Amino acid sequence: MRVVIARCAARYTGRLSATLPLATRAIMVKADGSVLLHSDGGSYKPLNWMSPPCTLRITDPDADAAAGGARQLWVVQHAKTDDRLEIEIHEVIADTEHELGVDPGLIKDGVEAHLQELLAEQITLLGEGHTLVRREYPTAIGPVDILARDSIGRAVAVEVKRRGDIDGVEQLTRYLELLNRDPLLAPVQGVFAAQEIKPQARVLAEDRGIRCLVLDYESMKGAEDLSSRLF
Amino acid sequence: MRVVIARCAARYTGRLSATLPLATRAIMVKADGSVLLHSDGGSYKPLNWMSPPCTLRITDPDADAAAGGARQLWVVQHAKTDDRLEIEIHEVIADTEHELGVDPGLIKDGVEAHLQELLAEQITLLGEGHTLVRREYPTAIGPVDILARDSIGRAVAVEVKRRGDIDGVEQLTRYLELLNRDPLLAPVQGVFAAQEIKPQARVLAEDRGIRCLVLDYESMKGAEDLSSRLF
DNA sequence: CGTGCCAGGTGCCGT
DNA sequence: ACGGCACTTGGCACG
Repeated sequence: MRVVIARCAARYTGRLSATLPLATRAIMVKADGSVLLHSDGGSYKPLNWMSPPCTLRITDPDADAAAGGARQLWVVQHAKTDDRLEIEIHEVIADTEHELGVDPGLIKDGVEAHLQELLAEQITLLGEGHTLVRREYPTAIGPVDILARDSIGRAVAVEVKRRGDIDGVEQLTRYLELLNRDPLLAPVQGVFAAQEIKPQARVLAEDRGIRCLVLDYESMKGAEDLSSRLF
Repeated sequence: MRVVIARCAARYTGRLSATLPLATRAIMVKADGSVLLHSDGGSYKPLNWMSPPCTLRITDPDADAAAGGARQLWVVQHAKTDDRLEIEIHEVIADTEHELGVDPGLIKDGVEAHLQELLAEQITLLGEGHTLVRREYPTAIGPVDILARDSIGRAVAVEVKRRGDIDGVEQLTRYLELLNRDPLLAPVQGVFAAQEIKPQARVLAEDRGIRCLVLDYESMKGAEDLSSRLF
């Protein structure tokens, strides 16, 4: 990985066009050729960047750019699209390179998959007497997170989300439409289950007869710990 | 901005939990206290990070960590939430700091806002005799990009996208449903306008009686330049 | 300040 | 390769 601190200007063309006036920034060049142009604030997102696969070519600036103070021109060209990032280097303040090696990668915990797993285990959170049919129940347009039956055997389709947004309600609506075409399942009740349900999503869901269920991840995790301690 | 190359391990807790085994990585500490932990590949997204506002506190590792080889413990704590990033530094390979100053920021061109603006100006692209009612026409569930009237006064709701995907069709469908409840507007015709419309989105749109309109950004921009030259 | 929507989204996993 | 979908999504603009 190469890190260059430089006064530079940049221009990106591709899916959109963007220009970056002259200023001091950090340029990170990764082993795969990808380039990140960071300012000293904002978020983790660079001001400009080029994702792999791409190649970096360093040349002399043309006469105009040189007259404007440019010392180098970096052209980062994407290998498959016509996305291109051009960086005009006016002054190099620091330039270091280090071998990092392959990263073992991140291990995550607590995402939607876990929430779905917990709800499947604690299926009666849907209501007294509910039983699990299966997780990831397949339909023509993709799997429903959870299919269950209520206490008197009626089908219940559940969409699990960490954050319950309008998109999720649309998704569940599409599944319900398909599931309701199956005479062995219809009529299928919909449940929109999330740690947090946005008001507009709730309105839309209830307008469509979909029940909303707010999940408490911590207490569900506690219940799991408790039940595992019983064995 | 401080850039440290170090052999390190990390742990994030907050919205989820994630751990990162020991490896050599680049750590970027920005002026606002935010921290980015980059590997030598992937995209612009760091392996772990902490967004501002947050504070970095550097301490000695506890006895266990020290026995495991840790030399420093970096704790990055978010100011408002309980998000926290802990980095165990085992070996510092490089450590540099530079003053970058405030960045003048990025100038973008060609995003959806501009496309919407151009279409509002060139509203007859919807068809002969169309007139603009307003951009960002408000509804209970959010603003419709463009509301117009056709040559004989019928309402037309337009959803503008750079890339026309199924989501956009769903969005427009929701708006149409609401707008059609307004007797002053109904019946409202839907137009899905995008630089590129995915086949599946086109099928869905046309199935719902929504007209698809492919926009040529370059030619629309050219028309704008021409009209501005007339003044 | 919450709420919805766009993003050069990126990444992961399925057909 | 394309499509669907989650993401510590982040970021912005508007009520």
